Amino acid sequence: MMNFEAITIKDIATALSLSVSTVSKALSDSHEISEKTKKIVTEYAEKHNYRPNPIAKSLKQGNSKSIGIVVSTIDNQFFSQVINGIESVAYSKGYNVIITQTHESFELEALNIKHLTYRSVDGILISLSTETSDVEHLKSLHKKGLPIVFFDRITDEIDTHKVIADNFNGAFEGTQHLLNSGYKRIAHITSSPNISITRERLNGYAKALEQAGIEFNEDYVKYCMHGGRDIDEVKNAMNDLLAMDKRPDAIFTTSDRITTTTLLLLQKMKIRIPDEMALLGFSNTQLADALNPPLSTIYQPGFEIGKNAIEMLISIIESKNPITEFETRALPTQLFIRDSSSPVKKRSS
Amino acid sequence: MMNFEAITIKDIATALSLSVSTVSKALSDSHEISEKTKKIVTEYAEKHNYRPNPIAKSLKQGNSKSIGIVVSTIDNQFFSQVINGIESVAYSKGYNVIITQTHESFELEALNIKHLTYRSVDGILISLSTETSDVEHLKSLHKKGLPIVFFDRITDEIDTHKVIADNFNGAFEGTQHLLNSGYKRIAHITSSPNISITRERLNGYAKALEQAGIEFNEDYVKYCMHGGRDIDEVKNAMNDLLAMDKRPDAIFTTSDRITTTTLLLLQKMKIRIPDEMALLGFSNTQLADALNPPLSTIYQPGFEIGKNAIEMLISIIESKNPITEFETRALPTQLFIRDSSSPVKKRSS
DNA sequence: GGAAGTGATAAAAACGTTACGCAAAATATG
DNA sequence: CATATTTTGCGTAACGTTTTTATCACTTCC
Repeated sequence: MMNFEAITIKDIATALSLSVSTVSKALSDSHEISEKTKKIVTEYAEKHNYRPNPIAKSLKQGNSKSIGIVVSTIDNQFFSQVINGIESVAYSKGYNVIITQTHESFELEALNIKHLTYRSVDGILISLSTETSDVEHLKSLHKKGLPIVFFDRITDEIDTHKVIADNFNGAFEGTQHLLNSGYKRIAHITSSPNISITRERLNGYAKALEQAGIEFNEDYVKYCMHGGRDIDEVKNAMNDLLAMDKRPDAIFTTSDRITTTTLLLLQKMKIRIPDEMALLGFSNTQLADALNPPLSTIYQPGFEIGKNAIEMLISIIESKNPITEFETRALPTQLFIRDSSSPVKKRSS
Repeated sequence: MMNFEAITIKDIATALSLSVSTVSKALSDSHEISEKTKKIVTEYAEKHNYRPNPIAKSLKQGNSKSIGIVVSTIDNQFFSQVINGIESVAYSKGYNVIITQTHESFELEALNIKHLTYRSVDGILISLSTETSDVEHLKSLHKKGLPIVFFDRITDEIDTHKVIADNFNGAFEGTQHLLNSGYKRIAHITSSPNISITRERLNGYAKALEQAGIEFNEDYVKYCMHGGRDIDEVKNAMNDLLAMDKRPDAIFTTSDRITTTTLLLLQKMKIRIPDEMALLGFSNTQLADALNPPLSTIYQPGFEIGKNAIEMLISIIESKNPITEFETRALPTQLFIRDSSSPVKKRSS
């Protein structure tokens, strides 16, 4: 049932009364085989549409030509763009990808990684789940020689290639934009403090405040432990903020889900954007322009992140000698200013 | 480098001074092996965390425990939900999935399918590209015994299991809703006539008009040959409609991309929705409520479609005797009425 | 007490490749 | 012309499984 054209090297060998080894070498264009024989073999192979069985090849060569991807969920503009970038490269280099989802669960993440190694992938591309603070499960695999490249949500504890958006700068510029637009009390609804992007973005946010001479107020920062997976996380954050004495006049959000959920909640509460509350957030949605109001966003180059990550991973996999110099690439974000962060109008505050 | 725990049956055999065959049989709980030996073997295997090498197994058994998915693009709410559904089942049944994208190109579709067979997938789940009118490439594979299940965009020419949303009814109800809301001249911007969903939805649309005693007007139907992949497709359709003598007062769109692009264009042209033009379309976006105005949508059960499709595919793959009775499941859509199709106000028309 | 049966294990072949080590033929060298 | 060298091809083992067939030591039976 396997391959549906199912002609093997053996078939070619018997048909041409050659040995399997000769055919194999002829097909791989070995110098040990005469041009004449090579021609006969390749022509026959061509004619009968011979395809080497990738599974036999894998078994023999000890690689699977497949790589594992671990993301929180595929149902997310950012991650699907990343995967798009990964596939664009992987496919052309003869790798296929196995996608797994953590749904922001540490347990699922560990399980997925285990499954991927059972599947004997040649390497792993991973963006950690919000629940993950301990990376022992990855560390031990990495030590045993499994190539790993981190993207988006990375860890300091494992020394390998990493690709991220320039979260610090993205957050910095975004916050600065809000400040320049006249907002004074900027809240920050963000993801779990476990993950790197949360820290990086928080730092960018804090830096912008500092530079503007505004004191950082911990009460203005709200964490969603599952990155907004559950709507109540965002709701609670919002309610806390709205109940404050000095209610914020702008919210800066991280992650697609948190950003859009915040928008939905503000609308539902009939809080006018941006008059009562400005909104700016990380998001890769193509619908930003069509939202009410058009949403100011910080866009991450998802496709490029994926492309870089897979290229780095393949370079590790295919490198002859072990790599010792590792790189962390930070790709620039883009700030799209739309109506949800329009300059503050003169009004009694 | 393969598996990183890399203990094989052979290792167990030598360690316990048994033969490989005995170990293999003991692990598969064969009656030929004594309980005592079985226990020794399984305990040793457990302790040393033995995992059978899936590649060797595949080679021997002639299956790959992987299935191929072909969709137009992963970067689309509907398809990512479908894939989510597929993965949820596939993973638990020991299959992994290889995702490929056609980007609405016939050529890429054929290429992807070829690659998937080279990868010797055990079966294929496919939603045809908008360019595809000829399915010979699939037909021949299917004849040779490759299990295929179609979803979303299906074909009559191949007799196998299929899963779709109930497009006819979805379109029928949607159009009926527009009619009930007082709209008289309902245009329809849809995808390529090549694909099944276009016909099914057109029929639903036409039926609703007929039932309301409104004549079907071919000029009100505009096709986007690549399902709105290129923004100009939609723009041209819109311009044609707006230039008509009897300009439509509502647009009914198919597919996520066409729906959202239409919304964006209407906004850009400052055409008030729904006052000047109502809008209702197929879309799985979670942001419908947050759009301007909140967008009336017909939602397809993407996750369920994926789940059904993979279940059917696995049933074909694992069935002992060839299947002759095939089924086409149509899963109900859901109509979400929001502001973009509010009832017509009394006004001079 | 030898044939036949049974239970437990081992050996060998196979899946489709690749690669190492040889052997035979062709060619070069002195 | 004998010997070395290269060219070209073949045989075989190996990757880690599963499966078919063989082996061996006991029982059991008439």
